[in-house]
This record gives sequence, structure tokens and C-alpha cells, in this order.
Amino acid sequence: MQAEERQFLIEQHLQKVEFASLEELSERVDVSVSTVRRDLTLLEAKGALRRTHGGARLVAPKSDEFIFTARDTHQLGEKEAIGQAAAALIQPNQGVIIDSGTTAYHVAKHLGGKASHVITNSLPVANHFGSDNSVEVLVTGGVIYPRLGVLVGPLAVESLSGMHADVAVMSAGGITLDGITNSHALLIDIQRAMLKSAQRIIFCLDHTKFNRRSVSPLCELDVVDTIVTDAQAPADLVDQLKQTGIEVVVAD
Amino acid sequence: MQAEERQFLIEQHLQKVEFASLEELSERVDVSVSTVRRDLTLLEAKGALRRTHGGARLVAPKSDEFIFTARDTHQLGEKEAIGQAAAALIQPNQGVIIDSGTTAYHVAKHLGGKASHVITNSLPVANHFGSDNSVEVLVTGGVIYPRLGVLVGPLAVESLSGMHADVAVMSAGGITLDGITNSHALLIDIQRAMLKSAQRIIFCLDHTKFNRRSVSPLCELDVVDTIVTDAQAPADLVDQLKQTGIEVVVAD
DNA sequence: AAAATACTTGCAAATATTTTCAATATCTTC
DNA sequence: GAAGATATTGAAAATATTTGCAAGTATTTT
Repeated sequence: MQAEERQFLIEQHLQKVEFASLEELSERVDVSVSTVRRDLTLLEAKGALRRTHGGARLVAPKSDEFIFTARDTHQLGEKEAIGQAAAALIQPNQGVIIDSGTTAYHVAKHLGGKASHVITNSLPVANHFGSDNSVEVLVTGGVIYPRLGVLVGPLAVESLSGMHADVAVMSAGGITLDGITNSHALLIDIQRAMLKSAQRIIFCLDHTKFNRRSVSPLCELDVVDTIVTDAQAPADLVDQLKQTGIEVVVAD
Repeated sequence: MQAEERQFLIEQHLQKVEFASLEELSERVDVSVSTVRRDLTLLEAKGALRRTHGGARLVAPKSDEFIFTARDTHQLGEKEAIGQAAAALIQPNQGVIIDSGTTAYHVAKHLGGKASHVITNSLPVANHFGSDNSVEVLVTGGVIYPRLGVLVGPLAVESLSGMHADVAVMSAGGITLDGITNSHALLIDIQRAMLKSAQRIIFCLDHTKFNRRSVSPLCELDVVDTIVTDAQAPADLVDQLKQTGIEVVVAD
């Protein structure tokens, strides 16, 4: 059996059982426990699963809500800080558009009852405000993009285009001096509608997004008013961004 | 069993029972009480639960604060049965509109991957299908009605009016021979749009809804194709409904 | 305030992981 | 197609983690 085939089988098996011990996997693909260990290490690096003591678990278990909410600890500290700093930029009683994506979600968590209206296409954000009747939450329509809990499609774009907000809190996949990019092509149209509907544009981008280019271009830099990032963002790019007239807030 | 799996089971069990003693948990996951203690400490740090003397208690998760979801035990048995019976009426690969309201939610829970499309204005229903990519879930836009997790308002009505589905699974506040009524006036417009957009109308009404009249009239009986109810529904009204040509399914 | 119950701490046994190394398999290069 | 180089595999020793237990401390109950 080939190494790749074996790893594929492990992945597939894990999709079914969610948790698997080393012995279980070793028996199933008929190699030594050592090899399974090595495979798991590789698969973890690939992001396909997470190692645990004695075995492995699925990254996004079906029983789990959406990819993030509680369990996503990827750069959690930075995202929390960014969330707090971005929320501080919002004035009381403003109307805020909140993008999908983990970073924007953390902003929502820190927003409290500050905003009077929230517009979002993210189900986790909607859930977060769901039982809070101090904020009016407007959810765009759309088709659920599985695992992310984002509403996409024409309905989402349409419902956004008729709206207006004071601020848009956005996230994205990458930023360079050429502009901002994002990975999910389906989101681009929606994000552009968000950018059009808001007066002030705040992008929340942790340091890993700097000098990175995702597949689809989203917008030029001149659309952006403010960028919120963390302390590890590369100083040179931050300076260059400031020179183009963008306000850059560095959260600690 | 691995540590992570064990902790996951503890979390999951707690979702059901709200509170569990150390012994109970220790027995359930088959480790010593000491280990359960350590697990609980970790889970508490993660924010998944709250420790108490002798056990652990669920920390009310925001996303579940909608009136129902798991915790609403009001006529739970009946609603489960109705949910199952109504789900059985759906043919594979149909497009299904699912109304907000607890009873309709239970139908969603039993639907599995049967429907190919689901249209809903209920956040709990959307969440339920959220990470399932075998079903395409279309969420109407709208403003969140707090505590119920329902999307209401003109946007919800608009997005529904352009759609079409094979079946609509509805719930309501009361039914008499004069028609069906509902309590939330905001929902009426949306429900009417749902009724217009679907070919077959199934109303799910537990026995407490029979011979009851809510504030706002929703529709006449001739719109209804099928009513699913439980065994305690009054026989006379059930008979009379059958005579008007409505199919009445009684779940046990 | 005493009894009962639950919690914390420290420790040894069990279990898992990393590291290392020899054996085998696979790929190059001639 | 054979010889050497490289990569992969399985197994064993060293290291680290987790688990269960028991003694001591805190908390609740009566």
C-alpha cells in the first residue's frame, strides 16, 4: 500500500468516527503504530486532522457547530486583541456591517450593545446577537456555505445592496500594496456589496495576512479607511500602508 | 478511549442533562473520578462548562438561548413524535420550506439528508443544517426576532416570495374549524408567503393547539393539505378536519 | 461544631511520544 | 539491469504525559 493511499484511508476513516486511536488506525491500514504516528503528523501539518494523546480527532467534527465559535484556537490571542481594538473604533448607535470570517466574528463578540444595528451574512455572528434585544440584527438571505456558516449567493448580494451602514467590519485572506484579496470567490461579490453600502471601511487582518495574496482580488487599497492588525504585522508594510493614507491600528 | 474524546463526551452529555455529578460522569466515560475532575478543570478553562461542588453544570451557551433547541422540554415527547411522522411524509430530494417554531424545528431534526433543498427563516433550523453539506440550505433574510431566533420583516417576505418548494412544514398557535391562527403578528406575512410558495402544505400542531385561537388569523383550512399531530389530539376535531378533506396524521 | 462530602496535592504506575537506529524498499544514475 | 543514494518503515530506548490512588485540606451539611 502506498503512503498516500494509507493517509487517505486514515483521513476517510476519521471522517466517519471522529476520534480514532493509534492502534485502531494501525490495524485498519495494516502498518506499525510508528508509521501511523508519522502519517498523523503529516496530516496534521496539512490541516486535515488534529493529533491528540493516543490518537487523532477530526478538525471540524460534524457535531460541532461551525468551524470557529469556541474551538478555533488558531491565533486566538491575536484575534481577540484585534477584535477588541476594532470594536473600540465603533461609535455608539452606529449601524455596523459585519463580514463573515473568524476575525470579524471576534469583533462582534467585543461589540456588546454598542451598535444599534448590525448587518451580517454570518450565522455565528447572527447567533451571537440572537438573544440580545438591545441590538437589531439584520441577516442577509442566502445559501449556507457549509462548515463556515456564511450566507452566500445572489440573495445575499441583493439584500445587501439595498442597505446602508455607518461602518463595515471586514476580514480577508491577504493584503499587499496592490490591494486586498480573499480566498472564497463566492464571498467576493458579497463583500463588494458590503464595501459599497458602508461609509467607513475597517479591515481586520492578523499578521499572517500581510504580504499574502489569495486567489481572488477583492478591492484596491483606496477603498479602505482603517486596518486593524496585531503587533506581529511586518513594520515595513504597515508603514507603507500608512503612507497611502490608511489609518492602521495595531492591537497588543 | 482518548482524553479528547472523553472530554468531548462529557461536554456532549452535559448538553443533554445540564448538570452531572462526578460519579455519573466517571461511570459514563469509564475513568476514575480524579480524571474526570481534571477534565472538568480543562473544560471549564475552555469555557465549555462551569464546575460546581460535586459535578459540573452547563454554562448557558449564547447560541442556544433561543427558546427551544435542546432544552425546551415542553411536550418534548409529542413534538419528537410529530417531528418524526412529518419527516416521514417528505419524499427524497424534495425542496422543503421549514417554518420557525419549535414543532417545525423537530421536523428538521428528523429530516436527515432527505430533502435536497431547505428554505427557512429560523436560525435554529439553519444552524442545525449548517455543517451538513448534503443539503442546500437557503436562509431568508430578515431581522432577528430576539429569543425566538426567527428572521422577520419585509426582507424575509420578499426573499420567500421569489421561491418555490415542494412542501412547506408549518407550525402555528392554534387551529379551529374556522382556520389556523398564530400569535406573532410579525410572522403572519412570512408564513403566508411560505404557504404561497409551496405545493403541499403540512401543518405540525401538537394537541394543545387544537380548539385554540391565537390573536392573528393565518389562513383558512382549505389551504392545508396535511396536519400532523399527536395521539392526544381531540378525536372530534380530528374527525371534522378529515371530513373537510384534510389528511390528518397522528404520531404515536 | 462535628460529620460528611468534595477538593487539592504529591506520587508511583501506566501509557504515549520522541528519538534513534538498523532493515528494507524505492529511486537514480550509469 | 546493477550499484549507490535516498526515503520509508518498524522496533527499542529514552523522555514526557496522563492516570489513579491516598493523605491532607477545604467546603458543605446537619
